Amino acid sequence: MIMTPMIEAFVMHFGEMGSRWGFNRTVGQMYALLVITEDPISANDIAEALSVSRGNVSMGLKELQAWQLIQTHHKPADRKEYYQSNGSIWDMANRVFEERRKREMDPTLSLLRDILLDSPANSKEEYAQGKLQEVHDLLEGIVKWSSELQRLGPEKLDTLMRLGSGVGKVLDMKDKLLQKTGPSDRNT
Amino acid sequence: MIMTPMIEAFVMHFGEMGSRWGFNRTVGQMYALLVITEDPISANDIAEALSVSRGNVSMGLKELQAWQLIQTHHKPADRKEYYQSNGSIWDMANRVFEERRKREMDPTLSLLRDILLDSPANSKEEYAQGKLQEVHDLLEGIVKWSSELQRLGPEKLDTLMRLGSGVGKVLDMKDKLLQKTGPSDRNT
DNA sequence: CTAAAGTTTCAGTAATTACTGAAACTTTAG
DNA sequence: CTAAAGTTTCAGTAATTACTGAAACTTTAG
Repeated sequence: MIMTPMIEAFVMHFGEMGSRWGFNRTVGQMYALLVITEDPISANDIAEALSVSRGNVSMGLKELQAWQLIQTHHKPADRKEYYQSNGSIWDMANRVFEERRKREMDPTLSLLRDILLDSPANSKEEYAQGKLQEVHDLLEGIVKWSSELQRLGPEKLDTLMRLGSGVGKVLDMKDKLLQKTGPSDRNT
Repeated sequence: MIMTPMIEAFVMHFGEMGSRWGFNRTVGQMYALLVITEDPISANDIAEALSVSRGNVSMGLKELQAWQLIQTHHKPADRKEYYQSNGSIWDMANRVFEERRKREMDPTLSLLRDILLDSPANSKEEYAQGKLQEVHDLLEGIVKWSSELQRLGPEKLDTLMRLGSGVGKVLDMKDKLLQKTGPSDRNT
């Protein structure tokens, strides 16, 4: 399989970026190719298009499957496996965010919780724990909030994004309205 | 300078995580140490605490300065430079997000814009451009929105996060209220 | 201006990560 | 059951990234 220059430009770029997004160059290229190609393609097609070894493709596909970013397809009367990118772009973004959360925040959160259980041995540790608490609260906030956003679903997220600079105003509005009902769950 | 076991645990962990957050192990450790330590410390203190070469520390400090995450301090009658972490945890998070946006999204956005200017040569490219447009719009949305969030400032962000699952409800509320005033900037 | 006290740079090397391609394995048509 | 067509694994190697430490540089007290 041969890529047109346009497609190649995108695929190659996505490879470079991929390494910043948590997967390696080849995996990034593979995923770009699968997103951009309408029909399912075989592992051999991928290896050929990207000039990469068959084994490497196999490992990359495994990783993309772990991220749930691709689907397999079987053509009738054909023993080969064909692959296709999975779900909408929104789904993809969600998967990537979720995966990164797991890798980048969850382990730190759990370590911070452990450390915060110990009582500080001296004043330095006391200061340190104060900072750790801040970091912990921030991370927890981000994690909770992003899972919240995911639960909203694409349509509402879209509204929220469109809102743009209006977010502040809406928040003010909400404050005024809620004064009558009373706040729900403020902590200290 | 010697670290207590508690501090060491955090510093080492942050080093491991650092590599997932866009800087290398040593830089992560250095930053953790600076955050967790109240008083400004010298480059030598850092090298000693982390058992790392002086040169490596120098490079790491340079990087942290580029990220604007640390400040230098000068003690009177002392020629040495002392370093301290800069700003609140919120500031730090903002810096990290911003830096990542620059590295991870901006280049892709500009490439996508370029590609989308070309007209598709065949039906495959047409399909591809459709997908590229989707990716572009998504990235643009995220970028715009995150800069919006940054502009809100910590207090409102805090409100927004506390809102948690309430976000959906507030959005509904807003829709109802705005029906009278009319929508502001819908596209299409 | 000198030299002591400090910082930065960078060539060489160590450590880590990614990739190849052959061998082992799996699946299925016949 | 056999062998052809395919996939996966993994030891060895290539490529990349991070680190050391000595040499070059900079700053300032005296």
